[in-house]
Amino acid sequence: MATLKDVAERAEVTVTTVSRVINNRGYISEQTRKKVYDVMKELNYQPNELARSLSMQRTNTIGIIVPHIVHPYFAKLISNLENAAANKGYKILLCNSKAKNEKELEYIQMCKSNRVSGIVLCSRNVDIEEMKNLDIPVITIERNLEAGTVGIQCDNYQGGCLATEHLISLGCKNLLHLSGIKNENMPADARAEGFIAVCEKHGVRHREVMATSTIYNTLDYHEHIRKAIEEDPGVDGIFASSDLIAAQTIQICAEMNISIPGQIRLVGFDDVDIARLTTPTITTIRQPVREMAEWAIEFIQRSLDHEAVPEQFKLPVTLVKRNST
Amino acid sequence: MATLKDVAERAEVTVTTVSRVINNRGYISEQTRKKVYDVMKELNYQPNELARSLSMQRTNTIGIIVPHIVHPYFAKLISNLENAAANKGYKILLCNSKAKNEKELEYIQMCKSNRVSGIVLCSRNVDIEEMKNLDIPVITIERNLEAGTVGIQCDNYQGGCLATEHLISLGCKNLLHLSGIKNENMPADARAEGFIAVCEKHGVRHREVMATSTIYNTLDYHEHIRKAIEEDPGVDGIFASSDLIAAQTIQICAEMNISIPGQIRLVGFDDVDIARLTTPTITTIRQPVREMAEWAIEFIQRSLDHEAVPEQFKLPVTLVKRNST
DNA sequence: GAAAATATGTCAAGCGGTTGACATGAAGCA
DNA sequence: TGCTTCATGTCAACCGCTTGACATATTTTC
Repeated sequence: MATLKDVAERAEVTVTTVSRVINNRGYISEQTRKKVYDVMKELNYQPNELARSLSMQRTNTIGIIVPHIVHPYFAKLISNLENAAANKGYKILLCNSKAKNEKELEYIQMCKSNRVSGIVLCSRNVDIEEMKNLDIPVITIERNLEAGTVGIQCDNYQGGCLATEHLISLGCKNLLHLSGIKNENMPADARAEGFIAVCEKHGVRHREVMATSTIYNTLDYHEHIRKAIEEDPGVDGIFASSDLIAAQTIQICAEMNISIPGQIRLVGFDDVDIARLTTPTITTIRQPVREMAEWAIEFIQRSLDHEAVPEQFKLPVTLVKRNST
Repeated sequence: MATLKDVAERAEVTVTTVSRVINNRGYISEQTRKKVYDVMKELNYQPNELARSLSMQRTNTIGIIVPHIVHPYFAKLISNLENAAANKGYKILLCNSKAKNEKELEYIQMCKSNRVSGIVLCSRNVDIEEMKNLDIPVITIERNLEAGTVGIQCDNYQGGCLATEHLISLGCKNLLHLSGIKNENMPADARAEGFIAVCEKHGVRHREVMATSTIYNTLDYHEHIRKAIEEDPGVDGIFASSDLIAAQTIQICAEMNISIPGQIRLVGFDDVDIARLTTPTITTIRQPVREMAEWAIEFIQRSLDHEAVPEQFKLPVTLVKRNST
């Protein structure tokens, strides 16, 4: 592959001049600039980013660590992050931790070795200690991480409230919340808090059923949901803590011959594509994923520029009414 | 951040020795090895992969270029590629071309600049010319690319046949094939060929309706599907060329009060997660995505080792019976 | 007791680019 | 004419790591 030197020789200038052309520094005549560009095209030259990064002591790479890729929420998040990153000239190093501690650590080390500009962490079991001597900006999304990192999340509590208020306003008297795994690191827990607060406020009968991490890892909630419904057949409103769970709830109800929204009204969370692909479509709480992704990249940039960034950044959610309620 | 030199000084050895420890070359006593490792831990040292790659003239990075990330098929593919890559010590540079020509080119250049070990191309509009002077192994998945690159695909023709045979064996007499966009670069076109061949063989009435690229880009086939069904209300079997289309077909049928599988039997393609999340679940043609991903990584490795790799590699598909037929 | 294997060290070039310091012309203009 | 501004060149250090060549010392092994 052609190098800077090759280009310089062929264009009959020095490497300094070529470098100046590429990086737009110093004085360069239009003539020389054109000549250099011509030779670059002729030799099919592509600057070696590795050498460049090494020399400049910075890469334009952002590491993304997620616990799942096929999970529609993370797929959407990754897509938006990639987009926001590309718009600012960053590229993406994608890591799938499979929600495993050791893989998370391994990937964080890997990101460090590759001198990424920043890390977007959407998976989190790692001890905070590990993050301390990292010297790399870390932004978490929908995870709590106290140690001086920046956390972006949607207003989960508000989401829980919105969903529950909606169900109650439709006349539901016996609510069930299918929550995810309990984990102090997950702000999603606040969805349940909102649910409970609103139910108590209105004096509505309610119950919460949590998933196990085994279920979370396989993403198959079917039996779990069936059991939860069978335990209390009088349920007339369900708030699922993700659209994925909501979609599976629809299936279980169909099997049990329970009509949605006839007998049970259902609200999901996230507003990912499947919410529009099920029958009926799912009324859900919309996370502003695009904005969350854009802020994540923005905050990484600000950190690199030594600008101040908030420790916690919470974005509002909205209710999207569809056919399941 | 600590460098090799820092470690060497602190461990009272030379950089050569430390490098030998890290790369497991030459003779090293257990004592020295331990000492070096201790210091590395103490200084929280992480070798600079950039410098390493530059020096060794090779990275362990693989570029993946896809036209969509949220599309469940690509999400599944990315997930499997990441997994296969990680198992062999590669990391992933993720690129979303949005099915746009210029972005594809841009990303290919970017991969080149970053000296990736190989590119997995799942998006393809690029002129073949661009690929010729690339010096990087390129593996395509479900795309045709004649110019000396390796193409992995599933047996789309066989898939079309299997789906159609299945529908006919269930007694369908009036078949509709909802195909994707027509594109000479897409082997998925063979699905329609298989469909037609089997219909003709059995003398079954059949019709194919193609999508436009506008639809493909938004991934919203609803109106397209509705029109296709309204044009011929007598349809009793539909072969959708993706599970995404099949899922939307279920919705349209529900709206039109057509029961599945009662009045229309439906077969999808891909076997992605949504096929198990709809009501009814979707009978589909399963692509062996995991194997395809593993072979892709394997072929990149073989190319790097100058081993021979096949030009075309086709894997068999299977029918997965669920509730839509 | 000599040869071979083991364990380190020294030195320095090379990977491909960036960048600062400094020099040298030429054109522009007061 | 003298002073800027512009355009380029030369030289070389530096980023952090790899690696070959060669030297030296200590252990093993036959």
